[in-house]
Amino acid sequence: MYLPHPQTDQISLPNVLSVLGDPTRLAIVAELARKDDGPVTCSHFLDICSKTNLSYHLAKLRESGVTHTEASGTSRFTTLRRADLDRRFPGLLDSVLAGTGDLASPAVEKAGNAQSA
Amino acid sequence: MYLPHPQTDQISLPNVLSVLGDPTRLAIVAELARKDDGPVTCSHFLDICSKTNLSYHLAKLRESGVTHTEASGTSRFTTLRRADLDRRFPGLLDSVLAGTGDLASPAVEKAGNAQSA
DNA sequence: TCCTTAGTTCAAAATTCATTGAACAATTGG
DNA sequence: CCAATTGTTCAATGAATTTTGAACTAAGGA
Repeated sequence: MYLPHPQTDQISLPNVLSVLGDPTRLAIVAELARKDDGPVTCSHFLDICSKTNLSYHLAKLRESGVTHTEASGTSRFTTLRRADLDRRFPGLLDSVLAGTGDLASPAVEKAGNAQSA
Repeated sequence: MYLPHPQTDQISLPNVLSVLGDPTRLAIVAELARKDDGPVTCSHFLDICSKTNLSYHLAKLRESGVTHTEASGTSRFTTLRRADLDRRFPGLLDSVLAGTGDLASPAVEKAGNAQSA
């Protein structure tokens, strides 16, 4: 019933960065922020990726300390751990979220990183 | 002679995040910051990883827009693109660098991400 | 010129990560 | 109770990433 989450002080920077470095997860986090940091059910994100894949990405976000997820009935409610992240890495989340504004869709982002050598 | 670098406005957020999400590269960037943003030669980082592997990571950093590298003689001088990053993603670099303070060594960081489910 | 220094490139191996479909579990409404 | 809804887990696959060693280039000093 209760899902494991890292405590605030054991949230790891490289971990958070690489978790947020995935375009699908970044889109999830941006949407969460747009929804006032949640809570939001998993199915809310179904336009971003498949159900099974969503499970995977939401687990990554939770395990890295970026989100909090809590089960209730057949649903799971996810929130952004904004206060915890701000305490652990002041300014990080804000600057990341600001950067998601001019972001193309995750699909485009995934394709469009050709660097000419 | 001249190495390719992305222009400031085409630096991609997910790209920067995943590039910085690697502990070895984060250590390189932290060291660069400690050295006043450089310039610093490649060999300066040889205590962090092998020469050949360093080539790989420095290329990633350069291609993502995090660093600038310029050849001179048999050496290459690398600097942090702090001003460009600040313009593109205000506050991001500062908060990341602040977070590297309490960072364990890259090796430890690589090993120590066991999440109990 | 020869040797050393600085760093790269290439191909292979090892690892990790993301995505999928099938099967499953649990809760809830009718 | 039955069926639908919500979401998970598992195993497989494919794709990217990281790491390594060997061979290489280019510049500079003796």
